[in-house]
Amino acid sequence: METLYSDMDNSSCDYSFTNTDDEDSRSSHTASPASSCGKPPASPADGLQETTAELQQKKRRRGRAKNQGTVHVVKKNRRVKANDRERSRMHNLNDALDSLRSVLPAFPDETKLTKIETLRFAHNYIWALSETIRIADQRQGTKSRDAPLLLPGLSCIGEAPSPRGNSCSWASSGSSSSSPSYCTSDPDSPAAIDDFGYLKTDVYRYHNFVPSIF
DNA sequence: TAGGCCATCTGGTCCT
DNA sequence: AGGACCAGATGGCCTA
Repeated sequence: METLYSDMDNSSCDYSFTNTDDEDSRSSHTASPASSCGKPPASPADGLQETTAELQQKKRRRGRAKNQGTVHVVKKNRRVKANDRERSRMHNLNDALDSLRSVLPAFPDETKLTKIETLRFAHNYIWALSETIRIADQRQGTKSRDAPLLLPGLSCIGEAPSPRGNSCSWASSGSSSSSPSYCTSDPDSPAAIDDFGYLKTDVYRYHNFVPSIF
């Protein structure tokens, strides 16, 4: 017979801060969540010396808090374990996204790309690199090898992807933002190429590197 | 204060 | 049966 429960026991206790009522959900972000895990609560002094890892963990403890009323007929342990797996799965996914961000060129304002921006940017960055290779191959048949391989306006293209933090000379309009307006041209579309076989300068602007691909 | 982004929980479905 | 994956729901944080 399946057990009935209305609360989580935090047996996993790593990042979870499931609560039994709204009051707990309100206080969970101010009180040390670790206290519910049997760990000593952080002192105010400790709070001043929070490590980045702790801050990251605290940040990860956000989220769905109201558990009351969602009394489900499931096996408690199975659910807790499933939550732990799901949490770590999402952490792995986020780590992979961070790795992807780290190999994408950095922008002057160091604005962290959102998840969707990261995916779109990566998609177009790969496309731009592919175009660079393609154009270089075309030139190889007609011109000397001394011809610059770098596409105009994007000095990082043609080199190994530089880690974020290494500044790249983007032909940026300086209007990068966390919510860029996307260009309408699809990366697969040759419309982005001008008559001379060069990618139009605007293509290299940040906004245009994060076009809608959906 | 509204909207965007995010983390987490949750139940369903698919796969091994 | 149990784990992986997915999408919806929920609520916190941040910014314009």
